Order: sequence, then structure tokens, then C-alpha cells
Amino acid sequence: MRSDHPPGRLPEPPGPIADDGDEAHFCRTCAFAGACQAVGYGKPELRQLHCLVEHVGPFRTGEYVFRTGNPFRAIFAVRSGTVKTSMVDKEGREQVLGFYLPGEVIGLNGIYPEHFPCDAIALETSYFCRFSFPAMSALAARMPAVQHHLFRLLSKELGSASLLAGDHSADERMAAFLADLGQRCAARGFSGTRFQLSMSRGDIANYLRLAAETVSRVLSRFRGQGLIQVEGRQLVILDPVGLRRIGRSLLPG
Amino acid sequence: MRSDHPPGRLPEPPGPIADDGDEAHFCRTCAFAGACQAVGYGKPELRQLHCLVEHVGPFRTGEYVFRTGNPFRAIFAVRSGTVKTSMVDKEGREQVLGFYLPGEVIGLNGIYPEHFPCDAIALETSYFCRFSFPAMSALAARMPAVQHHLFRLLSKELGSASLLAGDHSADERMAAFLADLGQRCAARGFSGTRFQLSMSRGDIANYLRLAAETVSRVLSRFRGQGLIQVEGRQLVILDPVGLRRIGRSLLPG
DNA sequence: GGCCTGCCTTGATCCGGATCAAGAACCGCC
DNA sequence: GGCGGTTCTTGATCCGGATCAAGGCAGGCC
Repeated sequence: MRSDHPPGRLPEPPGPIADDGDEAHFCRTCAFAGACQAVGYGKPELRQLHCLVEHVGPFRTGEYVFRTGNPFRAIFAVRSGTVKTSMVDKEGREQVLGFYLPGEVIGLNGIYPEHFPCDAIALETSYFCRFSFPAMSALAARMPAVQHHLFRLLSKELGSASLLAGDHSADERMAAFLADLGQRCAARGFSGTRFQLSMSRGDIANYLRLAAETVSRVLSRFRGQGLIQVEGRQLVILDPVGLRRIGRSLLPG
Repeated sequence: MRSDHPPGRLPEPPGPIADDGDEAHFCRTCAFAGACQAVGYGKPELRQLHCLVEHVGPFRTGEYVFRTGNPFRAIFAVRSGTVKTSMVDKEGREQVLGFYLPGEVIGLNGIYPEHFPCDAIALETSYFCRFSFPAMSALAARMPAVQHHLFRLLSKELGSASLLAGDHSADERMAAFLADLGQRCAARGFSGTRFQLSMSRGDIANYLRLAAETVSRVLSRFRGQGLIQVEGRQLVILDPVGLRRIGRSLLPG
């Protein structure tokens, strides 16, 4: 949801995710921050968690982090940048499954099939923390906090997957999408009301199961209603409450 | 997908799930059979897995196994009968999330929120194995096979949740639904081509994000095409290959 | 028996969003 | 600079499935 190069279009300061933390504190908004805290900083166990992490990147826009069918060996936490995951069905139609921001984890759906069931594609230059899954499982067995954290991550993703399933109007979907994105940006320490859409209209449409033209029209309508301000991929949410109200049937809580 | 009372409408013999197995072999088509095998029958660890299971039921048609908001303490494996899980959104509209057959597990989506995010309702008289989740986690920490099995269950559910998300025609959805159901019945040792729909047309429609009338029409059309035979809730799949072809874009594999 | 209540089916109509089409804005590249 | 490709926007038309409406059928209850 942000460019990792100073683009001159984003009014925020570089942001807290710009770099990973030092050895002691790990990535500041790391996907495993919760687990680390539970373990307790400074404990030897934390060192073990750090040991199985590998920093990978950069992946440039359009590059694959992993591909459908690749053997599942690791999960990835976004360190900076944005990724989309998508499947290509038997008819060759793409199906966007999700967008992931810094601090979020991709690859969990590869555990069961033991191969990644989807592609993960960088939407802008992106960096990741790579967690070897066998190593992580082994560590989880010795550290209940890590195990529980993994269960939680899986379960959380399960919850968000069922949200998109409902039959909702284009307006509801779009509003919920924007409100959710804003909220997730805010949770990562960015502005929750002013951010970049790093994905194309086509990707948004595909994700929301709409046509790209519909996405365009709804955005225009929302702008006309004073809910948002859009200029290309730069977005400002003017009325978060209104947006949230429109999308409330899809939104958690 | 079957009645647990001899209904006289289902030509199959009582079926292998009619009762749980003995102490040593546990439920024959148990959701944790894989974990048990990995542990090795007869090992003391298996005894521990058995210890944390509690057999609950019967739940009569329409009764709740758990409700939205109930504190999450356990997961449930269906021993016999069928369940649907559903959420009620802020507008009061029901949203069916899934149907579960013997050997399948419900409640995993409660881990993260620590409360069940949905209702689980018996569609016919049903029995369950209740696994205390704290106890199960603790056991998982000591038994890698159990831990891995839990990860797999979660990840598998993640995969199936994303299937419904795509935009597919009513015919595709319906065909995929029937083919999937048949396959799951077969995997549990029942007939994969001749079974009871234990859910109403309304529930199917809701699950597939269609109107009940559409479900009715598609079933009639499929019958006309010689794909299936339907009489109330009794279903016979006449052309599994044809059905599978229609629904192939949604079906795994 | 008669009546009521769900559930299911079938027909008629309507509407939201897909699709088709055309043009605008914005690249990167030669 | 000019040019071709991609992305985005907006308008016109079309269609699949929702909605409205009516009737059939089975089970439960008085």
C-alpha cells in the first residue's frame, strides 16, 4: 500500500516499516511480533526464532515470490511492499485471492497440499522475511507461543476468506475493501486515510469479483458523494464512517 | 449426508460410520486418523490423544452445536450426521459457510478470535467428538504428528474457502457442489453417487450464493439433461464425469 | 377428515452488473 | 519529440439470476 522508494506522491514520512529492526527487536511490525513478545525479548528462544529467518528481496513489480506448484518449504512475511496472491483456474482465468501488506504473512495455504496452490506476485518492489516451515514447526513444538501464533494466523486467514464469499452489491464490496485496506494500513503504522493503491483496477475488480469498469464507476460515484478522493492510484478517504457504514455487512466486528 | 436412523429411503447398508471404533482403533473414519497412524497405534501417545476426546450428542435437527460468540474451547469432529455452519451479518441475513460430513472438523475458525465466529447447526441427528483445544495444543507440542495434522486441517480449510469466492455461473456452482459432496461421501465410505441431501434447497442456495428458485431450476435442468436423478432430498448422480466437467473451474485438482 | 405450515417447483418480470465500444490519460521507449 | 501499449474512465446495451407470484405437495396437528 505504499511505495518503498520515495515517490514524491505520498505525503507521509518514510514510515516505520522502511527497514527491519535490529537483532534484538526484530522487524518492528513483524508478523511474529506477538509471538516474540510472548516469548519475551532477550530470551534465548527469541534468538532461535531469529535464526530460522532469512531476509529475501528485492522482488521487483511483477516478479514472483513463489509460483503455483512450487514445493512448500517456507512461509513469507512481507517486510515492505505489497503482494497479491492469485490462482489460475483450468480455463486460464486469473483469480486474485488477496493483497498483503507489510507485516502480513503469505503461503499458509501451501501447508496442506505441500505445494503452493497459488502465485504470489509483487505489486511493487518488495522485501520479505522467509521462515523455513520445517524449522518453524520444530520450534513451535518447543515454544507454545510460536505454535499458538501459527494457529492464530491460520485461523485469522480462514475468517477473512469467508468474508468475500457473501453476495453483496458492488458498492458494499468496494466500500468494505477500502475501509479494510485503510484499517490495515493504520494497523501497520501508516496513514489509514491516505494511501496508494498499489494494485491495478483490474486486480481490485478481480479480487472483488466485479468487472474493472464497475470498480471505476463505483470509485467515481464514491468521489461524487464526497466519500473519497481518488487520483489514479492515490487515495484519500474523506468519510471513513460513511464508507464503513456502506460496507458494514462485510466488515468484521 | 445420511440419516443416522434407518430411514428406509437410503439403499446403502448402515455404513462404516454408524459407530465409533473401539478404544484401540478410535473412530474408524476419524478426522484425526491420519495423526493416529503417524503416532502409531498402540503407542502410549495414542492413549493421550484418546484421553482428551469427549463424545457428545445426540444433537437433534436444528440444534446448535455451538453459537456465535460462544468462547472457543474446543473443536468438533463430526462422528455421524451433518452440520451446517453459518454467520448472521449485521443486517440479519444468514450466510451459510459450509456443510460438514462425518470425519470432518468444525470450529477451527474460532481459534483466532477466541470465540466462535459462526453458528453450527445439526441438519439431522448428529454425534461429535469434542477435542479440548488447550489440551490438544499441549499435546501437539509434544507430538509433531498431531501438530502437523492440525496445521494441515487449517490449511485445507483455507483452500476450500477460496473456492467459493470466484464468480461462476449457477450451473458451475451447482455441479461443483454436487460433485464435491459425492466425492466427500465416497471418501467417508458411503456411496459417492447416491445419497441424501440433508440440507434444504434454501441452505444450498445460501451456501452457493444463489436464490432458492435458481437451485430448484438448475436441479430440474440437470435432471432433464440426464446428469442426475432427484426426488426431494434423495439424489443419484447418473453422470459424475459430466457433472465434474461442468464444475471443473471450481473443483480442486 | 380439514387445515395449516414449511418446503419445493415453475412461470413472469425486473435489475445490477457484465460486456461491448470508444476515447482519454499516462506511461516507457525509440 | 512522436509512438505504441497499457490502464483507466465513461457511455450503451445485454443477460443471468434475483425477485415477485402462484400453485403443488407432504407432514403435523386439531
